[in-house]
Amino acid sequence: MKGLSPVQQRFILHWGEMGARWGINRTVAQIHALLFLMARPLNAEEITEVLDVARSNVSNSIRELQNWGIIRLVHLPGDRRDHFESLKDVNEMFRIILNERKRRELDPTLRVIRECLDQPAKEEIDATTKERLEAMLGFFELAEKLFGQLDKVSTKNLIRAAKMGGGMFRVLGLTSKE
Amino acid sequence: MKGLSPVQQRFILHWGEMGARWGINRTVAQIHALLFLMARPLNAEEITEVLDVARSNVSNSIRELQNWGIIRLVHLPGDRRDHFESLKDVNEMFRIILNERKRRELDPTLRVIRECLDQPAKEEIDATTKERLEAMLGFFELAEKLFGQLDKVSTKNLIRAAKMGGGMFRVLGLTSKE
DNA sequence: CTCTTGTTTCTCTAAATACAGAATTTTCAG
DNA sequence: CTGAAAATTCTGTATTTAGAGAAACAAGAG
Repeated sequence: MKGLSPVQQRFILHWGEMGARWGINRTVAQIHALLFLMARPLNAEEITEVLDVARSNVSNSIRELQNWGIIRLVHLPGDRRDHFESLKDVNEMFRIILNERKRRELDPTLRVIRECLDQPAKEEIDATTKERLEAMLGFFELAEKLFGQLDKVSTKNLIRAAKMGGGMFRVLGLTSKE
Repeated sequence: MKGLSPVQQRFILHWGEMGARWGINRTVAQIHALLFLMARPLNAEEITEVLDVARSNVSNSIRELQNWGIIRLVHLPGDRRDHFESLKDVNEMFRIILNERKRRELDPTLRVIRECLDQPAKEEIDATTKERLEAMLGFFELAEKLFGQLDKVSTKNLIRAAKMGGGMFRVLGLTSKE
């Protein structure tokens, strides 16, 4: 990891590990971490050198990150090469990630469960199965709704809500676990 | 998948797929789905037959699910074998999963970032890096806080909050994205 | 038009992970 | 205690995924 301080290395390595647990390729996560820390956009060649991975690997990983929408292609004046920079606003970044995960995980599951329950009556559906699937559906619909609401709230207000220190729900009389 | 209806198969297969995206082994996820749908606890042998995987595989997967805390070992009267059942309450189940993920992913990251920022002054830390890491820390601390608050709210009240239909935040004057 | 520089795609290898089956250990009935 | 049933652990194989390097392709500059 040529040219990186120990702290930078530490963070990039950890981000790579975390990525793995999220079903995100290690190199992809590392590149993201690198771009996040850098003060200026890097080109693919630079990334290759710093992380010491193959050029092709960088190419594919970058495409993946662009699909997620959390890095951006920029052109520097007088330089023909593509340069890349990460979104800087962390809150915005995770907002995107969360929405993307919703789209890739929650939505398809909702669809499958609904289809399972919509079975044409001829295909007898076992009572227990039906009951369980309905409970599951209920949960996913709740999650979807909360997700949607959360996404409408600005970061600023989210912080305010958090600062209410457990109070947000209390104010609404919604706090105690029953 | 001997003895399962098409609907049951469909759900189990899908759950297996989803698991993969969450960094959870396919068999593990399938066993969980199976136990979730079943009206009674199954023993390892039965699981082996239904899902058609090796006995050892079932053994390991079950341990994993127990670590997550979402399946339970039960003994049936007059049967020496271990039987397993899934938690039935979906909300409770995801509460556990979420907490577990927090413990495994959020907490370690918080620790790493803090350690990165706590660097003894001798190890000069680059200004941009510092700034970015601080932003990241801020976000994770916010997430931690919101998580904690969410966990204190009962499912019942969560549903009520969702039913306020985007109203929860509005009531608090927190809605508009600015 | 063509040469250079940059980028992507393809193919092959290496590494990690999942899994089957055998071997071992544990548990309990008698 | 002993033997049979059950469960776990171990070991080797297969599948999957990551990634390197070569080759093909694209886009200007001159």
